[in-house]
Amino acid sequence: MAPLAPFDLPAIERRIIELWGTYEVEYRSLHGRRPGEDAGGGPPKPSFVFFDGPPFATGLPHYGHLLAGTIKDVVPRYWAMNGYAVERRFGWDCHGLPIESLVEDELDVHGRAEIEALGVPKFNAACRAGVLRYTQEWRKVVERMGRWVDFDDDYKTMDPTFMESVWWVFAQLWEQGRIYEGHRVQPVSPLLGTPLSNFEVAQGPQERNPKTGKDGHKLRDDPSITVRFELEDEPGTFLWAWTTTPWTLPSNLALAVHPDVVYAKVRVVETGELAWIEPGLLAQYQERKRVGETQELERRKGSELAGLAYAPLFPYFAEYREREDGSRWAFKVVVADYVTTDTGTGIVHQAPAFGEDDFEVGKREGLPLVRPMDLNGVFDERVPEFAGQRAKQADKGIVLKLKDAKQLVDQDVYRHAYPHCYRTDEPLLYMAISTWFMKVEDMREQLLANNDEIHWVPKHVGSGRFGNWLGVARDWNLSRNRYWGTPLPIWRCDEDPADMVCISSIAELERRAGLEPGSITDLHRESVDDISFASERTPGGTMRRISEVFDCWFESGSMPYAQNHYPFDPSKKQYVEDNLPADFIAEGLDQTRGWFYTLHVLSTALFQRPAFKNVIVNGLILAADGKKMSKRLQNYPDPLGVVEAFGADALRAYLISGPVVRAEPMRFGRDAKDTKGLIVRDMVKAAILPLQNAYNFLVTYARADGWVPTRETLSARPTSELDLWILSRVQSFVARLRGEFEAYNLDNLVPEWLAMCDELNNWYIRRGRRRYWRGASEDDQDKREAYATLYRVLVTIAHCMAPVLPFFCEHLYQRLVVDVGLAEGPDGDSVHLQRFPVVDESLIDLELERQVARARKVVGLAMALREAERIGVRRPLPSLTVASRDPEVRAAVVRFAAEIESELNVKTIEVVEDDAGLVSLSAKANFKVLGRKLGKKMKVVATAVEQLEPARLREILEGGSVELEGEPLSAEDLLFHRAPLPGRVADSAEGITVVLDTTIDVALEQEGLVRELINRIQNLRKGSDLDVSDRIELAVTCAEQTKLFGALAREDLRGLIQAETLASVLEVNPGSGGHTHQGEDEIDGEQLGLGITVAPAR
RNA sequence: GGGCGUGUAGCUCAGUUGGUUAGAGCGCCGCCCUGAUAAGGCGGAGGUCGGAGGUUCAAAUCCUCCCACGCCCA
Repeated sequence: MAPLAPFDLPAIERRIIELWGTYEVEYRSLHGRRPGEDAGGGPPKPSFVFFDGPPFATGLPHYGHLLAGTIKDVVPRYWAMNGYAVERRFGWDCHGLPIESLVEDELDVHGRAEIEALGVPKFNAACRAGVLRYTQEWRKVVERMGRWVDFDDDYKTMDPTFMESVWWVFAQLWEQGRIYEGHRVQPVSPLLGTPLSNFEVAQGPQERNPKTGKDGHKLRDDPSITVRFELEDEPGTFLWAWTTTPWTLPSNLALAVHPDVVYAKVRVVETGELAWIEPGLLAQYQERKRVGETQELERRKGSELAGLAYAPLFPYFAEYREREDGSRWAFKVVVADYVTTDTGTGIVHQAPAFGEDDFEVGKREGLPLVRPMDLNGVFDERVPEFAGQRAKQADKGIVLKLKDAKQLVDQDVYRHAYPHCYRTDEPLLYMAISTWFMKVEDMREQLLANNDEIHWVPKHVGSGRFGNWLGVARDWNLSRNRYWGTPLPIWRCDEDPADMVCISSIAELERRAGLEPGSITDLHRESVDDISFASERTPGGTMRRISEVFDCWFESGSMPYAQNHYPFDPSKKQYVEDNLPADFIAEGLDQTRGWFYTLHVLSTALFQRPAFKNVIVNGLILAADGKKMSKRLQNYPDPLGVVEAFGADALRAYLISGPVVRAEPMRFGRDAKDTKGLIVRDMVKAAILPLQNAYNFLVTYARADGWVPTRETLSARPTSELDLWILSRVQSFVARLRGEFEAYNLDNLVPEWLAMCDELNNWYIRRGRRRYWRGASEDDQDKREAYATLYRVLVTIAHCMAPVLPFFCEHLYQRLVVDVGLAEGPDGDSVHLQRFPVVDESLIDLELERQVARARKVVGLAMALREAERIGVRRPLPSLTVASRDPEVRAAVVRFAAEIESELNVKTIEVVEDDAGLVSLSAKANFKVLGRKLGKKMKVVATAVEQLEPARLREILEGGSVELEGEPLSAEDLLFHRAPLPGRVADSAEGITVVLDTTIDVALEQEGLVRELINRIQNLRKGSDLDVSDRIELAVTCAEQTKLFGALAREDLRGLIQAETLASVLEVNPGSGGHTHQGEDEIDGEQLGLGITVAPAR
């Protein structure tokens, strides 16, 4: 086997990446052959279908991406190792606001007017040029993390093939009648003349609200006016309504009251005016001296006021007063639950085009949608008096006009948090904007039914957050008034807006527009906006494209089809249909209502199936201090820096080991101050070094011994119990890993491995150490089996941890298998082309595993006793007594007596059943057993139990019973506790009692001293850089009156020293020095001198 | 404001159908072991189980309310 090299994990990983590249391992994992090689005659691999959710490439990858990327790698690697072809194409989300915002900044053009002045072609060209700016960095990081994903055969949402499929998807929905034009109230930046997304609104100026102490939108002072509306059927009686947006009053169409709130009709004494208002709020007006004394005349609930007709404030939209059938239409009182009595009058002015609540009320009441201004907030000629004025500037004129007309009850200023434009800093206007919807509400049942087929990790996201969302799914607003995106393929007649066609392919557009086939090579706005054609339905009409583009979620949701240019590419058509739903996807919790939702909605609408079968939802990664990771705060380490310091394997293992793979947030760090990623170093120590150490151990001795593995090594059945045990343990480990992988529970993989590691290093190797070290000449069967077993264990581990630790496992596999010429078959050159180990049930012996666990328990207890007594393990003790009523425990101790004796350095072990005389016994009631039986009597019985005499307890323990408070009790109703008797070196736990005999005679003392001496000699050997197999000539110097000198007089102990330290010569007090390596040391305070010289090879 | 989560040792997290000594790892301190080890073992200190009520013989666990944090939606 190859000699040991210095251990540098990141360097190992870089070499493995090279190796994968040289051998084209990734390609072969997917295709089962090398590039350009004949596929061969065998059946193709079955597919395991993975969909990659596309990230925006406008930023650099952060830990959230690395986490998702790790999940997206671990799972596919597992299935690939089970013989599946796992296609992993990287996806890029190219469209949408992030890139448009960046480009707006770079070009310094903001808003509709400036962009259109620059020209959509130039703007989009800049977006196209800039959107993939970080792809190389992405690739570097993703590859360095060990994630296998195909960047060459990637998909981009801006590819014409992708966009054409999006058109097709949309056309299917159009055919189904799912697409309709509607309105939605959105915030608009008047100077930019464009609606803003929530994201942009949130970027607006923020300010701390002194009242609530919380950050929120910037505060502003708006006019707060109270206006009187005269009842038509009761002239002289008014409704007092409140608003902070006078500019919406010309568009007033209704007044809203809360159905359950009681309103009062009052007479203002001074003026004689009759008015309706909520009485509590009236009192506030009076407190502020805005309204004089009143007399209350009548009270009515809001629901009773509904339907009252009032005279319009302004004449502009009087035509909506009545419908054609003469029924009242607008300018009436309506009810609305959102009305509050916190401020104002309890009667709220309604302009359906200018508020979300107003819009909903208007929709319910069938009110017209009146929006007499453009997106810049400038009044049009439908409001002639204010035409050309901007909304907020018109406030003053409107208030003045109302004042002149004596329609103003009160004028005040209202300070509140209000969203402002992130760019121009001016207040946003909410207004109804035409948008395109997909009908989703009628699909709820089917969406829920399909969701039942999805395996969610964690479960609650599927049933809770996602399921609830599906249950109340709203129609999907899928158009955006933007530039860089897939254009909606709707062409509309300029003569008749109802005359529309939906284009489903490039070919269709070319045909309709009379263009040469193949002449359209791109589908962005600059390429298709100018294409027009004659209407088929409207004579003389011209069809022109509407201006909207798709919400980019629609594009990522179309990815199962669009990444394969479905249905246009005949070679992929069947493939796409066969591969829906995908077997597996994984993204962050924030995608629940994003990508998860859009995938689900579209596949349900198009194919009546879910889009994926299994999904792992990961949580958000926070910095070590619990805050969001922030470049400014520098509260997290650079990802590549961490990888180059500690290795990608360790980072991967760390990332998938916590609840973050079950959608819970994770703090990245060891503690709040760990901004260097030291936690990842901890993972190196916990998960990788032990494996490296085990490997080192094998190689060190195998090389010294000239042991070489053969093919038979991996299948021969050993005879030693220790070997049989570790083989069983490893198979159980494989079985558990498989269970976790198949349940998509990644968080248990590393903990299972750590437990396995402990058994391997701290019992199997520790206990077996001497088996390997018997001198190069000895070649007995047991030694060969020891090597073979350890080798086999390491090879199995290299296979089954490969999905999690792809680098180090590959490294081990190369060293253990490939380097020694044991790689088999065409796929023998990488562990990732190997099969994941199949559980070998014939090797599993659960009883043996339990027995070893019990033996280890006994050892642990006894070690603790030595610790408490301050007796080092090098000092032999005469005996250990183990007492237990559990026959299994006694059997285990007998079975492994030699191991336990050796581990604890005791000469004999005595096993007994009864621990009387060793420990004192006490008992408590077993609440779990008795609670159900006794109910309320539980407490008195429990007290009585604690007062039982130890003698009675022993009787019960031996099968007797007792009656307390009228209740018969036997051993299983009690929990026994054993405490060491004074003077006894004893301890008890879990029904096992161990007692150490610490009386030693001279012989034992001498043996202990010699073992101390051996330790000092070994330290000197190590300090002198001797090879483990070097033979030495040894001299020990010590005073003749010391105990050690006495010990050295014993022939047997001198033999022990020589055997343990490979000393061919042992001289005691030879006089002069003359050795090449010398040392001074002490044992029990007695000084001694050591000298060693490497003996000439024989 | 609504939905879904989370809150247990200094940190990261386990904690079975409710059952009486609430565990592990890391970190800290002490001791021990070691010719595989960038190691390992044993022990110790460290908990009002977010808070308040309630149900129950018995609550970290079930219920209600509140507080804090996260994500999403308003």
